[in-house]
Amino acid sequence: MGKGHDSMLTAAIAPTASYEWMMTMERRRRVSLSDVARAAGVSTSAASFALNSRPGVSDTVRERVKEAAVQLGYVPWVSGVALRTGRSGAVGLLIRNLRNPFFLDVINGFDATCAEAGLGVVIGSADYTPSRESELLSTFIAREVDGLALAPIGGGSAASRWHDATAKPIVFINAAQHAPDIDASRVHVDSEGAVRQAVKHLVGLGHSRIALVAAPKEHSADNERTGCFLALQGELAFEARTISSEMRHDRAVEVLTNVLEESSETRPTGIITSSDYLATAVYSAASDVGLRVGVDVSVVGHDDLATSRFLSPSLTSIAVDRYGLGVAAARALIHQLGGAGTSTVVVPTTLIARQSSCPPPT
Amino acid sequence: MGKGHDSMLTAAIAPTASYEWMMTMERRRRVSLSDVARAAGVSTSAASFALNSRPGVSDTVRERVKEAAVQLGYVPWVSGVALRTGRSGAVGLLIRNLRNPFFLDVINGFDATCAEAGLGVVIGSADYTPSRESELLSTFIAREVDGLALAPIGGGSAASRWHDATAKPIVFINAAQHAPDIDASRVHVDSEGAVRQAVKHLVGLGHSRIALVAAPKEHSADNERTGCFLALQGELAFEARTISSEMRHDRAVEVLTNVLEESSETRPTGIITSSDYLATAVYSAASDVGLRVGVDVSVVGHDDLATSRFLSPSLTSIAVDRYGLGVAAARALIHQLGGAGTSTVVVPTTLIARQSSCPPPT
DNA sequence: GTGAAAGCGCTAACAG
DNA sequence: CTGTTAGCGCTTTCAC
Repeated sequence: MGKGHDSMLTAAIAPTASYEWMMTMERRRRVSLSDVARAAGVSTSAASFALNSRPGVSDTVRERVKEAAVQLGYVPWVSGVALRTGRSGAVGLLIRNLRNPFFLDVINGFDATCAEAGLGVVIGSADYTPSRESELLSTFIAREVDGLALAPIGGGSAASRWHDATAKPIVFINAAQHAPDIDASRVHVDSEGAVRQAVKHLVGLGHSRIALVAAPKEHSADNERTGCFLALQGELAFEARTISSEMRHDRAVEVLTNVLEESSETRPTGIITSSDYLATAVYSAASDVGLRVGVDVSVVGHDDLATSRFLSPSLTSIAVDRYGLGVAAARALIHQLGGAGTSTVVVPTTLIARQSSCPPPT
Repeated sequence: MGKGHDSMLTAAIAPTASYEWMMTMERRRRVSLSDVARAAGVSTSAASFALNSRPGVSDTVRERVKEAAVQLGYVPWVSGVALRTGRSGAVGLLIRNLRNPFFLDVINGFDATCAEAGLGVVIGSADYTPSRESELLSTFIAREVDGLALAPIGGGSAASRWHDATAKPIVFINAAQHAPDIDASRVHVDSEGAVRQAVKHLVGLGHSRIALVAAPKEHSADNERTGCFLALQGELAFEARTISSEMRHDRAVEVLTNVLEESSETRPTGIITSSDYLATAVYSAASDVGLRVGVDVSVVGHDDLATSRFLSPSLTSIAVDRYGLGVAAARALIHQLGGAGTSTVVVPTTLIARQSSCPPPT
């Protein structure tokens, strides 16, 4: 589809690939169910029943069919099944972005768990763009993925569109408050607990001006973090301030440089980020304005990436089982596919104190 | 399929999902091509031709059909197309493992490029296990992905099976010498150049006993690296040694600890790893045996991860455009899908000297 | 307990 | 230029 000038339009209609290649390509003969049936000397329907372990075929036939299937190396052709049943045996994983190493482990856990269950994984990155998220959603629907794991950006439109169009299972990753009207499983880091741990740690060290770096509201589900952070002022003695920044490293450095350039009376002495990845942006910004992390300014990251303990200074961070998060998301989806209801999993966090956090300069 | 005792067998036959869920699930009515055709008042074939920008329909009809499609929010149902044409509009990405952050950027570039072309991405991690690789390959074939990007492990069996079964495009990622008999695109880091740069750097600093950490032969395509490394002895004055280690961080630390425990007369003074990720294993091992990286032992990593310059000591590393690698792989695949022949892209590397490499102790 | 047949959504050959 | 039709591989009634 879409050659030349009208490609934009057709893209809007059909966000599928637009090659006209290989029209001529020999199409390899594939081993079909009827081949298996013929080899076993039974009808296709009998073969189908046999392989799907359904009642209605004798044990001898069942045996013979299975043998033939193995012999021929038969693998059920997904498009046939999907067309007939509406099930593709794959699930979609729609992630906010693919730049933060955080998601690598999530993907890994998700993928491994799905693989174990025989489920394929179709992946997509919204890249923090709502339109991209929406587009990907369309392709996931069109591919008839059986379930969706969504780390959403923006409002709940993607989730409700998915729900309306498919009525299939969905699990939210790290979006506890997202689209509350939708019956979804929810798997997320205990971000409130994490913020509490970070603030307590810094207040315990003596800090009184603490800043939280958060993504702009429309880009993430950082609202809980921010809300909890501000609420903590009622409980602990410190002055809270939020720094709104895009998640891109270079942009974050700019914003943070501006903050750290303020006079030592107003600038925060402790900074809490939502990722270790962003924490290194504080390192860069501090270095740019001549401040020393772990001396002049304290930093608490989030994720405890493998390399964080080797940073200079080593980074105080909130550790979270990212792989486990991916596993939990996959499990929630698989349970729903098995007919169970939705569930919620909150993954706990642990603060790992290192050299980037210290008492504030006096 | 597969309930209870026979699930193993059916799994072998059909590595597809085995839920019997939602048999009862209402199947949402979907907007089909015939709906569009009806709305536009033409036949389905006319609608198909119109949307696929093929000759054989009048412009007015074409216009009317497209309008109707947009109106109804029509998205072509992939399984229908795939069943009919053998093309799914998706490509498979089969990666060695999902633990090394290296691949995150590769995935990112790959995904973004495919997305631009309207291609879906099905992902899978072989997790360094040949059987897993083979299994995933089966599901990719069964899903009729239109092309395969493969970072292979072990022999070329996966590649040749893909080729035999599908005759569809394939691109090798970081496996220059892999399966030379297969007509594949090849996209890879200039690993020989990288090894050369690393060795030259260390020799230039005065090192004479240099070790290269490489994966066991059957797990990776590190052969070129090793070969080139050993060959360099003819050209530069140094003693080469290879350390074979699994890629898992904890296992690597063990192996490296053993090496660094050797006496200062025999142990290498410079160590070259195949990833920054593994380089931190040297940091750990050195710390375990009381040696200082950047003083007692020099380390050169590979990948220049975002956090590497913040490591303590900052890590000398070979920078490589990982995102670009993913883009190149996707492009090679897309070109082949467009009917072009196979191609080879070698991604160059740059050595970034930092504090982890220094003159050897005297 | 078994087989024949319909039809999921789509495209491509063919007839009008 | 347009419409009818067959059939991709599979599951699932429905008759036997």
